[in-house]
Amino acid sequence: MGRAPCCEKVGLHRGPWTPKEDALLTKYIQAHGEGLWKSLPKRAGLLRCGKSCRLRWMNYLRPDIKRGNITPEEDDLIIRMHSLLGNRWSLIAGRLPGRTDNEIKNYWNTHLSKRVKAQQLGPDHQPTSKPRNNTNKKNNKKKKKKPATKNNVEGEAEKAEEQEKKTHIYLPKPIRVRALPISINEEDSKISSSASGSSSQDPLILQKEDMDVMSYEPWVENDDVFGFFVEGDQNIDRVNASVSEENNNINNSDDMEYESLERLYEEYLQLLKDDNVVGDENQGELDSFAQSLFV
DNA sequence: AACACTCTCAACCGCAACTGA
DNA sequence: CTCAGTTGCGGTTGAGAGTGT
Repeated sequence: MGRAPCCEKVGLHRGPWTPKEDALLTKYIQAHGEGLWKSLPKRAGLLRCGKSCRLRWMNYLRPDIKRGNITPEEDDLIIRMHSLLGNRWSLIAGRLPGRTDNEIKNYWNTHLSKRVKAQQLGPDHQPTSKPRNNTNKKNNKKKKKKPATKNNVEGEAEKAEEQEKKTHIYLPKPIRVRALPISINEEDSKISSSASGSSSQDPLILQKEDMDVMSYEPWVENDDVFGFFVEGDQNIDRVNASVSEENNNINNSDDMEYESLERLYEEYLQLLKDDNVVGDENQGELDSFAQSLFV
């Protein structure tokens, strides 16, 4: 699958993994642990590149991975996190235990993005794609799928651009982020707090008015706070709309970004104090969570 | 049954960030 | 500080499964 192999990978296996390869990789990692991906294939006896091994392990073989059956709670959290964070799949995945960034990305692209766009276009709008089990296909026949020629790729890009103008979902520049579960115990809280101190890149561009429409409820599993639920009916639209406005004013200078980050965090803390939505016993955990978002 | 078409998701790529010498 | 090697991320692709005609 995917693209043509690059020259350095000639001679290596590509495409779907066989059960034998899976077994080799799993056995090796169980015995020696993760890491050193570059040299891992050789040591594990696999004819794969290290990148491929890492991907297979991270997205499929890891024992703690949940597959399929995205719950409504997860569904909702993905949408809300995405409205706040954009396409930072690894960060979103970090708040969904057992889910991988790849799975969330795929789920978003195939299910949620359509739903969110439809919501933003109003209740009368019909999604362009229909569920598979839709039987009324006669009147909704699509053109035959063509190979991605340059022209139709450009055409699609134009359509996408146009659509993007309508929907105005702010997609921040991707950055590398660390997705740390926030533990309730003190040791982990210290880690989260100290980690936040060094971060100054790529703030979450968000304004007070965005925060005003939200209330927060921590999602706790096994003593770890994995995320928060945001209450309110119209939140997604309002958040997207105002974030989009902010997007128009983005200044790329580091100072502006840093100030925006600081402002957001201050406002976030203030909101939590003012709103009293969350009990005091959870305040510390939520603080850590907010800080960890900027790690 | 055969074909046409859509949808899903595993796997790929390029590139940015990180790390250590 | 620089540079090379490694790791991790988000975007993209296309095979295969599913569904309709």
